[in-house]
Amino acid sequence: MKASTSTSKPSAKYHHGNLRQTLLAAAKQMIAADGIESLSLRKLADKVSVSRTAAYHYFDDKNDLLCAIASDGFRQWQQLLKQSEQQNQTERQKFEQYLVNYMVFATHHPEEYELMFGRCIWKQAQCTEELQTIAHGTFQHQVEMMAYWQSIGLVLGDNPLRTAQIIWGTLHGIAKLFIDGVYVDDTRAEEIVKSALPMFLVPKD
Amino acid sequence: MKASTSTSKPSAKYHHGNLRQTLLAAAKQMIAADGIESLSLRKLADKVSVSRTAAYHYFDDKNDLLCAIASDGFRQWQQLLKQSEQQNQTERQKFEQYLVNYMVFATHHPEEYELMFGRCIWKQAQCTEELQTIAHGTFQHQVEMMAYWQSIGLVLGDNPLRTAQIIWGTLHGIAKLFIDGVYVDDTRAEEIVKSALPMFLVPKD
DNA sequence: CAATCAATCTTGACACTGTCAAAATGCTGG
DNA sequence: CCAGCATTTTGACAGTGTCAAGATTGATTG
Repeated sequence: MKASTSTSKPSAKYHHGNLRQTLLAAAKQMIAADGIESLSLRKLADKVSVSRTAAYHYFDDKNDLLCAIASDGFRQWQQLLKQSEQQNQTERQKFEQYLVNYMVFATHHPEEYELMFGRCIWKQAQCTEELQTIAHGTFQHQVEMMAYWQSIGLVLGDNPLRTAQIIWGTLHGIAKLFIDGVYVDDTRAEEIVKSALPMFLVPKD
Repeated sequence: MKASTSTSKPSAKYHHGNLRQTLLAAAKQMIAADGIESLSLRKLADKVSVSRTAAYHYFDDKNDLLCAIASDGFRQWQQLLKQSEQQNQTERQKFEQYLVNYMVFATHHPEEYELMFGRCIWKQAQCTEELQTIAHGTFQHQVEMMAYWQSIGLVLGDNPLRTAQIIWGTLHGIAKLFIDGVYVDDTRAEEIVKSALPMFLVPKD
C-alpha cells in the first residue's frame, strides 16, 4: 500500500528513517498553527501518516517531545544571539539590540517561547536534562553579558545576577502579556521595550 | 440515602442550595493543591459528592468555571489594593507597598494568578464578559495610580499607560518566572522586586 | 543465499477527560 | 394532591495519553 513511489528517494519507506525529525517538524508546525494545548499525539501521528504510538520509540512521553521542541527553541535563540553579537556596533547598540531581539523572537515564536519558559514544562511536568542544561547555559550567558555591561558602566547596578533577573523578568513579562493575549497588538511590543530601555542604563552626562 | 441529617440545617439537602459556591470553593482548593491542569470536572464533582455533570447548571463550561475563579481572584486583589491604599504612608511607601503586594499576592496564589493573567484563559479560551470587565477595571486603576505618581514626580516618565505597561510587565515577568518554576526559591521574589524599585523612581536630589 | 535478530512500527486495550441529550428527582405554588 | 419548575443524575460519545503485545522490515550473520 501507500504507493511507495518506488523509484528514486529511499526516504519514504516503511522504516521511516528520520521519523524523529519528521515528528518534531510536524509538531512545531502544528503548535505554530493551533497552539500547544491543541496538539495531540494522535493528530500528530495522523499528519505524518504513522500509527498512534509510533512516536513512543523516539520520545518517552508527550512531555519528552515538548522538551525536545523547547531545546530546539533554545538552540535557535542562542544562534540568533551569537549572530547578533558579531555585528559591528557600540555596546549600547548591542544592548538595545538584545532587548529587541528578545521581543521579536518571543512574539514571532510564541508557542515555542511558551515551551521554553512556560509552566507547561517547567512547573507541571519535569523537564529533560538536555533542556535543563541548555536553558541554564543560556541564562548563564545572559548573566555574563550583564556583568560586562555593568563593568563598562553601561547598565545600572553592581549585581549582575540580580540585574539579569530583573531585566529578564521585564522582557519575559512584557512578552508574555502580549503572547497570552492580555495585551493586544504585538507590533507595539518592540516600542514598549524600547521605552523601557532608559530605565536600565546608567544616565550619561 | 446520604443520611440527610434531617433536623436543623436545611443546607445539606438533595437540592444542594449553594452548589455553585461549594463548587467554586472546592475547585480553588483543588487547584491550590495540585495545579490547574490536574483539575477535572469529574474529580471536582466527586469531591463535592455530586454527579459528573451537575456543575453544568451553574457553569456553561469548564472554561466558565475557571473564569469565575479568576474573577474572584481579581476581587480579592482589588480588596487587598484598596485596603493597602488606606494606610497612612508616604506616596513613595505606597508605591513600594504596591510592588511588594503584587509579588506576595502572585506567589501566594500562584494558580489563581495564572488564571487571572495566563494563557489558559486569555489566549486559548475566550474569557467571560465579567472577567473581561473586572480585569480591565483593575488595569485601568493601575494606570490612574501611575499617572498620579508621575504627576507628583515620584515615578519616571510622562506616559502613564506606557509606564504602567512596563512596570506591570516587570512584576508579571518576575512573578511568572517564580511561579512557573524557572526561578526557584520564591522567598527571594520580594527581594528582587525591591531592588528593581529604584529603576522606576525619579532620582531624588 | 537463507535464517536470525534487533530496530521499528501497528493493533488492541484501558482509564481518563469534557460535554451533550434525555431521564429522574425533589421542591413549591395552586 | 398535582402540575410545573429548578435541580441533579444516567447514559452515551468522541477524544486523549499510554502500556503490552504483536507484526513488519532491514541488516547481520552462518
